[in-house]
Amino acid sequence: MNDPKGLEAWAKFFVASTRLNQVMEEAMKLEGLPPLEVYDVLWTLERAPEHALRFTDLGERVLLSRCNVTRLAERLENQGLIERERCPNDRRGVYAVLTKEGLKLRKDMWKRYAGLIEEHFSSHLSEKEQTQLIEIMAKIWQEPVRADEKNGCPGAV
Amino acid sequence: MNDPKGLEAWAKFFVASTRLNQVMEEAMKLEGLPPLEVYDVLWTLERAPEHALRFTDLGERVLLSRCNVTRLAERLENQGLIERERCPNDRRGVYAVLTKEGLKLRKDMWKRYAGLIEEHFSSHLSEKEQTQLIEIMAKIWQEPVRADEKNGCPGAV
DNA sequence: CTCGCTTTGTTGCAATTGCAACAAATTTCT
DNA sequence: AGAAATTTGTTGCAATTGCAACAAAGCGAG
Repeated sequence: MNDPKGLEAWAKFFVASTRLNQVMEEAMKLEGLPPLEVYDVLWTLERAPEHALRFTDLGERVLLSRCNVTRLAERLENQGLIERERCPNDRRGVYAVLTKEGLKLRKDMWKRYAGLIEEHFSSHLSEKEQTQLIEIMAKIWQEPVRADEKNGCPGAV
Repeated sequence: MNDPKGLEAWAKFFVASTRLNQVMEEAMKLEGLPPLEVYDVLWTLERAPEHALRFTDLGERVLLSRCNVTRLAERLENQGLIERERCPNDRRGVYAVLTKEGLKLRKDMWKRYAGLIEEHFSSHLSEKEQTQLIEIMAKIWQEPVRADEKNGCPGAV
């Protein structure tokens, strides 16, 4: 407690992350692309086995729009980006499945998103700084490891 | 472009900042404290000269809840946290002024908020890492300097 | 001075969110 | 097996947000 440097670090971290998100969100909208929240869902599904996840799992893994998965899914379904599929084992369960259109949209969004990341983020940092940042982030947050989940570059939300 | 380490850094940065905010937001709510969005506004006003800002300026400086300042102010006014005051020079303008209650709430929130920052953030980082993070954040985002704005530790969101 | 142009804040409306209640299906415990 | 507890997704409702239209007040050029 009473740790000026730690608090300053938090403040800068908080401001930078918030502002950068705002900048990117705005840029995406400006080009008629959906909000990053949509990207988040599509990319989460894409990494899952069979491109499918139970609603509950989707809700846990997604970063933005945590609650009310039902309605979020409903909207994405109306846009043809995902489909619902009843769960064979568990008659309560519903799968959200990525469609071809959803996959395509994710890739299209990534074209622009990657550029924004480069422009507003990566290009300002040396490789050493990028490494430092990765290490620091690992210390303040470890996302749970999920055996079934692919991860990789293209669409690192 | 095609910069795997830069993209990984962004992904980790994005995830960590989002999750940490969720954790803190949840913890604040659990203790019956208002959302950080309220803290943001109160602290922004507190740093301003006379603890007052035009609605437009408030909208620009605040991090969260960027738009619809009118209604945000309306809610805070109902809770007695701020007051409105007509602008003497410009008859269109309205000032949002921090009240005693607003000031007190900001301080009360800070008591808990500071603890959360320590617990979930600072305590995981060495002083050297904190310095590195501050430097890195400065490279990816510089908040505009405003001559009239105080800044300092206690309530560094 | 006065006609357009900009800035500032308000308002209505539709979309989205947060919350809590709910029903159906499954699991646990005895 | 059967009752109780838990999990899962849906739904209704109130609060909040995002967007765009709007009116009032200031500003600037002729």
